[in-house]
Amino acid sequence: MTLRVRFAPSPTGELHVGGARTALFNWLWARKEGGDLVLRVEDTDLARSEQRFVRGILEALRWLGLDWDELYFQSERLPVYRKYVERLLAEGKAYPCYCTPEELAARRRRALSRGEAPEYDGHCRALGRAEQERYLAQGRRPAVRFRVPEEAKETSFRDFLRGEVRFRRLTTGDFVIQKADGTPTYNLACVVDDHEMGITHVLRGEDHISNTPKQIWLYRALGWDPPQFGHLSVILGPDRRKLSKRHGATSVEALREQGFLPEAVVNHLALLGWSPKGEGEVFTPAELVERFSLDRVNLAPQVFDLAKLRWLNRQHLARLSPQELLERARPFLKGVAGLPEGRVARALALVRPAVSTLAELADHPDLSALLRRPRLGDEVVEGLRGPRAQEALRAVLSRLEVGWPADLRALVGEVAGELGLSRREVFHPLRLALTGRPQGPELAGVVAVLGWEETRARIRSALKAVEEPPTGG
RNA sequence: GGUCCCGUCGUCUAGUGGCCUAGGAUACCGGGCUCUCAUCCCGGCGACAGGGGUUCAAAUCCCCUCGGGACCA
Repeated sequence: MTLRVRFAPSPTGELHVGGARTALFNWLWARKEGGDLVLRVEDTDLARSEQRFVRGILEALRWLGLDWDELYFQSERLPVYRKYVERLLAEGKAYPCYCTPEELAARRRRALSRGEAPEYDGHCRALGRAEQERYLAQGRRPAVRFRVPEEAKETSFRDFLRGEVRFRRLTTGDFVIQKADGTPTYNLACVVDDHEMGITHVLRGEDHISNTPKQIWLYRALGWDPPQFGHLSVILGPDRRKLSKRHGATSVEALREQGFLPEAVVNHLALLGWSPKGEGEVFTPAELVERFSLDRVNLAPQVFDLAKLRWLNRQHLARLSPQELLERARPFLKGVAGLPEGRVARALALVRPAVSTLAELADHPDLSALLRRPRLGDEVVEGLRGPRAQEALRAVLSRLEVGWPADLRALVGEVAGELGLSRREVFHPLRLALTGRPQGPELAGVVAVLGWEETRARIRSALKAVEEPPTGG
């Protein structure tokens, strides 16, 4: 039997890193084993689901490179769930419940105050026809509850990641499988779909462990064999609390906007709760697929570590050719229209070691200094005012007029020797003249990006600025 | 409150009874390279939650405690 796994997000928000990690592990597993990945959008909760989140989640998965083999929307399958609820009703394995949310809440509070478990008390478990008629006449619309069998007091299953998980009792009593508005609850829809879609292994987050026994009893009531279950840990914020908006960039979309590469995000997520067998930590998605195996999954909850992601992003950034780097950076670049692409690409590659993300690259002052002739600030002009600095610039310029230097370092060395200056005393004013900044990429690279014309033009223009009287004192 | 899961450097992890004076990565600190910043290279700091067992031998197996988390409400 081929492996069939699924990822089942609810479109109630953006795809966050925890969900993305679950999706990734399912994807890695399916691709590794040559199985199928089913994407199922769990959008039956009409009140909380939004179309823009559906689009956002699909887009985020695509951006990460996590492709799927089949796509379903639960909102399009409502009649299917209805059919099975009817069946359970007909077989007496479920019953209508007319209790209102207010009544339930009140009884729950009472149970708690008596120190009892706040389970459903079975109020509607054995309603006669007359009572039902009376409730209906009052205008009540029933929900449907699953009649939890007596033997369900104890449930256990073999989690393929954790081993035997045993529940001493179900803590909810008869649970709702269809809400009063006729839509199925999570547990019912999930069981029906996993069965109908032929899912062999359910690999999901730890937050679903306590749903599993309920689902197992639903499988049994419907006469189906449950799939295998495996539960991953959850991902926590730096304060060791469940990751949420408070922790900043927690959605894939936000990471993308911050200029992280999808392959770096995938790499980092893969390393969160899984470790490769041999050496190394920097892997492409294809390499991850090749190495992935479930027996190296770690079950302790993980803290999402932005610093490590930043480092991984640098590593993946460093592997890009200048042309690829340009393509990736393009959405972040501002004001580069009309500039020769080759030059932009080389400038990006030159500034790359200074940044961790594409956004930082696009915003880096060294980059704009390369792409547009900088306006020299007073401080810079002041720095060039010393006679030795101007002397050095003139000497460099005159050598440049002769021809394009094969080796800038050698040229600077000659100038320094001639004028009795240190190499630094020549490089520094040259850097100020060329970029308007006291630090930045190595100058040979800067000159290579600027080209002969522009290099000389910038030196001339700097000398001119220094010769003019200081502005405004 | 009930049920369940999980505890190795700050963080991600290796480790499946002897190879562990616990290895790697990141972060941080220091040094080197160098025209500067960054990259890069080298070094340093830093952990088996605690207590009992089992065993010749425990991070590893068992029990208890503590801690963290999740779910149900």
